[in-house]
Amino acid sequence: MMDAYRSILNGSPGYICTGTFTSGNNWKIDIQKSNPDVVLMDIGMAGINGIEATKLIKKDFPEVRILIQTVFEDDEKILEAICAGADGYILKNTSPVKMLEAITDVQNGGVAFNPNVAAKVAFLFQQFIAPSTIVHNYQLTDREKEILQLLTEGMPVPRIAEKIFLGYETVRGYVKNIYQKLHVASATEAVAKALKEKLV
Amino acid sequence: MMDAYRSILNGSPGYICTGTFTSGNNWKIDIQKSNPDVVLMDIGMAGINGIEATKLIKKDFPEVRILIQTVFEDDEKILEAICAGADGYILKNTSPVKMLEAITDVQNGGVAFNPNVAAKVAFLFQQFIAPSTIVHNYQLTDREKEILQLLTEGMPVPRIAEKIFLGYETVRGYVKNIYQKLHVASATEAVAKALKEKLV
DNA sequence: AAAAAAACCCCCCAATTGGGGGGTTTCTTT
DNA sequence: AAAGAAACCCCCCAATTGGGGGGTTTTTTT
Repeated sequence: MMDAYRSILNGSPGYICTGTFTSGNNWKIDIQKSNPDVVLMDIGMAGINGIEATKLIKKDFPEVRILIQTVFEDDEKILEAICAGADGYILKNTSPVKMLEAITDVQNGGVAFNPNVAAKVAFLFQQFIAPSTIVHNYQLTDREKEILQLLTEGMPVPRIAEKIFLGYETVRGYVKNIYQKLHVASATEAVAKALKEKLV
Repeated sequence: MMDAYRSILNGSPGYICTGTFTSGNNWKIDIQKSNPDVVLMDIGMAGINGIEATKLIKKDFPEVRILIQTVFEDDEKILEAICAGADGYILKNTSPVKMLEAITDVQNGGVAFNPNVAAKVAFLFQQFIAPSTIVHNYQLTDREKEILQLLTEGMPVPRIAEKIFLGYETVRGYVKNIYQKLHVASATEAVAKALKEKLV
């Protein structure tokens, strides 16, 4: 398997395979000795797994680009890989041509997603971000936004009043206005709405 | 510009340009008449902009795949485009070959990100998702989680008690436990923590 | 110059919250 | 069988909250 990749790479002008390793256990020495531009990482590698290895390598050698290679299109793993700092995510059945393309892309500072993986990423993105981009305009004034912000930190009204040098009743007044504008009836509701809709 | 694309497409076996339009104002009629598999959308289109048009088309014709084309690699726009349901995001200077590839990818159900755009997406993903994957284990029991969930909906304790058929004092007891476990001192703080750390 | 909006302050009252204490009973784990 | 955890209930009290009302002054908009 690895020999196949080695042959493809060494047989392609501009590409050289600087090393192949069967486990991530000696990742530090392996990276130092082979000094790669791009690492082709098997996610299900023996010993330290691909995600863990990616995190470790990215921490000590941030300039090394890492292309994760997997048989799965598992949501969880994709998410983890991206958060670990992987620069690409390709499937094992990817053609050699596409693989070389991906390697070039990541070396040029890009991120290479297989189209199916990209679809998952886009979907996850929508799941996480979409609810927050509902741009409601509740017409909060600057003061109201400021106080809503403090409310989301869990600060009670008397503390807020102290903090921003306003009277207790004044702050209460603003809080009431916020509730009206947000169509809520309590601080917890206001905080929930503010956070869910990224108002603060 | 459009004629160039039309020529490229019609000159490539397997691709046909079914129509070109200079604005998004008649999108509904345009889509119905040209009946495309894939729409190549200019983000800065006259009239209704590309993002808006994408939302509208995706709503009425969810099977139509949309490839956004832009000169910018603007974070905001990428985010908006993905949330609008775009199936790809390529730059205008993309080579014809790559463009045709992207079209094929999206038609096959994939999502096509230009490597540089993908890098932005990955970065945004880390920004948004990473903080939420800090897996704190506050050891909340099922009941406590249930009540925390209701708190995040802004429900006051008496309502919660009614809803889950428990005594008022019982629910208050759970709420106090939650505060201790979460190291907070109020409902708003608990709700903020729960939402920020995706505990619910 | 007038009108509208925002910033600021005050009072009242009932309901709710937060913190502290005290319990019993029923599961689960050892 | 005993310990521990979880589920359930109760009381007290001060502080805070939510809803309602009332205002003045400054800033912004028309």
